[in-house]
Amino acid sequence: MKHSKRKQEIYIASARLFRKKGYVAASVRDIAEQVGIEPSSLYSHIKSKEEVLVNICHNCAQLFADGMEDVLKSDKSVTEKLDALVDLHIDIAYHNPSSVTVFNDEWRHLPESELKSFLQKRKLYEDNFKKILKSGMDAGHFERMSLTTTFNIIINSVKWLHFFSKKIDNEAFETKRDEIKLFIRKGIYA
Amino acid sequence: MKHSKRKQEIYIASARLFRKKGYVAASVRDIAEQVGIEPSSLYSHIKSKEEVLVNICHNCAQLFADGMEDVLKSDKSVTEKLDALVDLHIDIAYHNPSSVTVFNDEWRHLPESELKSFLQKRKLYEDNFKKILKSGMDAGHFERMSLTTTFNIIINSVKWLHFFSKKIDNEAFETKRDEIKLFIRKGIYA
DNA sequence: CCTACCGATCGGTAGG
DNA sequence: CCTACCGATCGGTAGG
Repeated sequence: MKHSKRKQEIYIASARLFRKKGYVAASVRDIAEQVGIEPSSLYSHIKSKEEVLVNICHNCAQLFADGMEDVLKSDKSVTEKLDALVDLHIDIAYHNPSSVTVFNDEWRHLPESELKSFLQKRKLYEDNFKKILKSGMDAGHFERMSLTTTFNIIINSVKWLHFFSKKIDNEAFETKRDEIKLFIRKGIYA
Repeated sequence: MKHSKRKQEIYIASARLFRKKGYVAASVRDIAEQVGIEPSSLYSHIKSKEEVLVNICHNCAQLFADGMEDVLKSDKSVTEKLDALVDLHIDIAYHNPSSVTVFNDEWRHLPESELKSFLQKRKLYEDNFKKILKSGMDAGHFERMSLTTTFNIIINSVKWLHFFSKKIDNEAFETKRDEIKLFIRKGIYA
């Protein structure tokens, strides 16, 4: 079911439209038009517009959760772990520019029933990220400073890349990746 | 006219609601309820919901434009200029958390007639910022790297602060200011 | 500043 | 997957 071609098309078109116009302003009529069917026909594939938002946000959260799990399970050093997390953010932004924008900016329109578990997931990710930062500080590799500040600077240093992911080629993208990573390393290393 | 008490109340309530729910989801009925009048009474003070968005975005853009002008006119060194610009972003985020969020996230809902001049203003600001970065690189003070990357990292390193401006006291805020500025300096200085 | 109201658009359903 | 349609809500106006 989930992998029917139409359903995929609907999700891709929805993510793009949610990104472009915002969840509230993107109407089911917009989505249907993009897919090339009548608005009511959408409901053979989805239960509601809200359900689409929920799944986009959930899937994107899962990408981050899986990436974090890989990093935590690895035997990398703490500096390598930070590096891997920055790469994780960069890769997700590059390969899923639409869903990551929806994940970042439209989650507040999730229904209340989903909002709580969504925020819990975000919090878990943030806590794990901070643990890695703290162990790096404790080991003397990272400059000691507020974990909240450090965390927010790092993730926001990457949060503009998804605007460029369709405009630049792979080589230019890799240059940006290296520049971002160097900047963060210089900023955080003791 | 502009400074009538009611009009100010409407603008403050609108900025808060646009921030909290987004421009599209925040209805004129929501705004009226916050101000404590009937929805139709709003229109004695404003022409349209759109006009309110336009003015919020314009006023915030002006804060940045004025700050940039001060920096450009000053006889500061290039490192001091960068420092002053980071302070500018931090101060605006701290003192106008609602309007700066609207400015950042809701400008895409501006009417087409306003969108062009708005984007021109943003572009002008960005170009001036990059000029300062470039002169710092040319003088050997800053690490040479892509101006676009450097610009985006710097402004996004600050773009999370406005979420905290109502939660933390002045002392905690000044600590965060110093941490952010140190991080950016370390990242950019050659 | 209010009461009363309007046309447009919204997400979604019935029935085939 | 479509035609036909619905109740709710939207931004905004008329008139006082």
